[in-house]
Formats: sequence, structure tokens, C-alpha cells
Amino acid sequence: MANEINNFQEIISHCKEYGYIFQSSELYDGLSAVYDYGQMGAQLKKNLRDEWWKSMTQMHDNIVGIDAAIFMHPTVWKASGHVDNFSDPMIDNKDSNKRYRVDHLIEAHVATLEKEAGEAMIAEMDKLLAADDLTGLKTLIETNKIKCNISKTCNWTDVRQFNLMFSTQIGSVAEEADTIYLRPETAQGIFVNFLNVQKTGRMKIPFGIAQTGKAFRNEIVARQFIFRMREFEQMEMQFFVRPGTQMEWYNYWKDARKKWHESIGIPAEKLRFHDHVKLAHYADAALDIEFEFPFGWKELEGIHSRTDFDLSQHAKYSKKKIQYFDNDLNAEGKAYGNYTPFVVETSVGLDRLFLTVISLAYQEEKWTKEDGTEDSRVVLKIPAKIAPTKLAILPLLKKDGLPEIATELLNECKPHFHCFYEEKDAIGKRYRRMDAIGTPFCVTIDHQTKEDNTVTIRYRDTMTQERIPLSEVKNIVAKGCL
RNA sequence: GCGGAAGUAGCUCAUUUGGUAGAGCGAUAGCCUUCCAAGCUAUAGGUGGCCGGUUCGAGCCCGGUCUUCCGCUCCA
Repeated sequence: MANEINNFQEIISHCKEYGYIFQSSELYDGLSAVYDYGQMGAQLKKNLRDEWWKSMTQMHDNIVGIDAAIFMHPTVWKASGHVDNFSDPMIDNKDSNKRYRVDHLIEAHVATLEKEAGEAMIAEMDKLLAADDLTGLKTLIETNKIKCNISKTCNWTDVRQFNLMFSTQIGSVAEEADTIYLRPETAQGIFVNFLNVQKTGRMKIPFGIAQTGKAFRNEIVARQFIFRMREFEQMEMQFFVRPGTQMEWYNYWKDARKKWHESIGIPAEKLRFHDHVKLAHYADAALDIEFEFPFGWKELEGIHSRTDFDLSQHAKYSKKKIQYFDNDLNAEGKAYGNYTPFVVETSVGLDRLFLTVISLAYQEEKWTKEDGTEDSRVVLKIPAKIAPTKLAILPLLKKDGLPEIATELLNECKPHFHCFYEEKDAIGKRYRRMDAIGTPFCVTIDHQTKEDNTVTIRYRDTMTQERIPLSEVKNIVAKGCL
């Protein structure tokens, strides 16, 4: 385990050293739990996003993609339950340093009381919670001598409100402005556009709406590199189904999503399902697809059966009918008619997927050369199809007309995939540099190329090389990246 | 948020009771080189995380702060 943590440190260092990930605002000492993607990282992230987008929209006739704004009407977050559930008064015990949600603390105490006294206290608490009376809540805790379970003392801090949503104002004059939130999840942008997409796209149930985009959560503690950030990117697909068929689709997406992760090179044994025991207020079934990160098994993607909760809530708050008319016939030969569709959600953290790919790819290799000396390299074995740079074109020498041939090849290839050109330094050093950034293919132009139009292609993962026709380079690399 | 540890060049580290910072690797430019970090030459990079205090003098001592890591805590 200690080894794995060290390895995680090395992955983080490597990400910085080779332009994958930088800490945000590093010039100013950084901003906690916020990271920037560098020149390599941005490309890898884009490739992952593109793969997902393609698998969802292009590969499914009944899934379309949208791009909703980060800002949304404030009522959206009341309807979704985020205003109520994403904001909890918390209190810390100064002796044990244990933090409690105020309502949980009081409810636990109430469980020890007589029924009548308990109900009175709950009523009092609800009143204070509704009024956002934090001082009153503290008084309630202190006058009833509610103790911490660990320290058995009543030495409490003030009650503080932790709102997990970031807020800002629309409009330039603060007093006149409405408080709006930066979305804590992208899903709501899909739900509020359900009717727009269904009608304009003439979508028939079952169908899905996919979206990628930033979401924001003001985590109390955000750590573990890019695993938990305050600003992060989600890739979500909400699949709308006929009520009663949700479990069927839930199981379908559960398998489909796991297979997708395997298709981008994540080994099956590094993935597992974790069923939620305690379900969120909107769900009738939920599970995580977990990956074995360097710091343990953690959620990579969530599959949730969200029932009709979201659409119903938005219908209620907007006072608009959000329904679907289903002309298909049921067992009795009648149309299913009007109903509020049920939703099965798949939601991947793109940053977590990035971390998954990088932690699998990072490898340190050591071996003994033929002359008996030790050699080593650090290599990112990123699957070719998502690697940021696909091909490095390397003239063996920067003279004798070799750069000219190489440049010609570069011009032929670069409309088709991302290439890197380098004529500096010894060939071995250039190979090592390409290993470090994860370029799967290197092609070297040498003097023999001038005689018979062949080049050496060198494979990153095996370090083996072979002679291929110059004219075949583009096709071979393109095929290798499928 | 609490407790512990750390922060010196892009990276890994030196500077061992306080006397205005060095190396290796890397980078850049050139020379030389026919396939896995070769060699030679030159160059660039640090107001020692930041702010303040003690001192004739602080990378080193003290306080604060920011960031990171570890353990708790939190994660609808």
C-alpha cells in the first residue's frame, strides 16, 4: 500500500512535468482543489470526451446530445432538491473534533427521549431550520445538554451553514440581482430541456439525452489530486423510459457502461459494481462503477434509476405539464397514452476517468541491456485510440535530406491525426521523451528511406521496431488508433 | 474543518550551531553522430512559497498565511 501511495505521488509529478496537469494559479501559490489541464492533458481529456460522445450519440440512434448553460433559473435547484439537501447546518465538538450535521445530532438525541418531549424538540428544530436560525439551533443543543458521542462533552462550536453550491449574482448591481447558482450537476440541464428535445427531435421513448460539461461543488474537503475537485466535468446521459421498464434499462446501462470502460482499455478486474444501500431521495435503484485507484476502490461512474422524480418536480415548480404521449400498444391493444417518463441516468466524472487512464498507463520499466548495463524508462501506455499524440516523426539526422522527407510525411499525416515532429538530439532520447508523454508510434526516417522508401516504425509498449513502406505509415497508424 | 509533516532551479536534492545559494538530471543553441536517455562546447533558470518579527546579518530562529501530502471528518 505504501508503495502504491508513492506511485501515486510519482503519477502526480509526472503529470506536471510532462504538461498533463498543473495546479490552478500555481504562480500565485495555487488554489486548493482546482487544477488546470496542460497541453497534453487537454488533448487526452478531449479524446476521452469525444470517445464518450461518439459512443452515446453517434452509436445510438435514439440518443442525442445537448449543451446546456451552467447558469440556470434559481427555481431549478429548488425543484431538484439541491437547495434543501445540498445545504446543511453543521456543528463541531471542540474536544473530539467530530463534526455533525445539526439535524442528525438532534435526531439522535431525540431517540433517547420520551415520545412527547421528542416530538416537541423535533418541531422546535424544524422551525429553527426553516428560519435558518443558526444561533437558535446552537441554543437548542446547549440548553438540552446534547453531548458528543465521542468526547461526551457539550463543548460545541457555533453552528455553521455549509452550502455545497457556489452562488453568484446575475446583473451588475448586487442589490437588484438575483442569486444564482453554478450548477452542482449537469443533469438538470437535460431535464428542463426534455420537452424541447423530445418535440423538436421527434424523439420516441425510449430515448436518451447526453451532455458533457462543468459542474461545481463547494466541497468542505476536496483532495486526492483531480479525484475530488471543486470544479469538475461530468459526462451524463439521461435515458427516458416507460414507467415500469426502468429496471430493465438500469441493468442494460449497467452492463453497457462497464463494457465501454473496458473498450478504452480499463481491465475488467480493475472495475466493479457497488450497489447503493442507502438511496438518495430521487432514486429507486443506484450503483457505482468503481475503479481501483492508487488510493483504493472509488466511484468512477454512477448509474441511477431516478424514477419520474425530476420531471415531476419540474412540472410541479414550473406549473407546466411535462409528459409524453406513447402511441405504442400495450398487451391489451391500447395505447400507453400520457405519462411522465422514468429516467435511468449514467454519469461519469471525466476528470476521474482521466485519472483512471493515467494511473493505469503510468509505468516504470527496468531491464538489462545486451552489454549487461541497466536501463530504464518511464512510459505512459495510454491506449492509442485516446493518446494525445499518435505519431512522432523523427529524422535520424537533421541533414542529408532526411528532414525534408520527414516534413513531407508530417504534412501527409497531420490532417488525419495528431503528430509530433522532432529532429533534435539522439534518437534514443527522442524515443524516451515520446514514451514519457505516451506517444504510441514513432517513425524514423534514415538513409535507407532515400533508397527504398521504407521507414522504421517503433512501438511504444514493446519497444520493438520494424521496417514498413513510407507510403503505408498513415494507414498503419490510423488503423492502430481505432 | 481538526491533528501531524513538508515547501530551496522544470525534476531529485545539497548548503550539518544564523554570515546575502550549489550539484546531477532536464531545458535551450551549436558541433559530432546510421536506431533506444552517448560525447563536446556554450547559455538560460532561484528577492530560498508569501508576509511580518528577532538580529549588525535569516534559506536556517519566531509568528502568521498559502499550498501540498498523511490521518480523521465530509461527500444530496
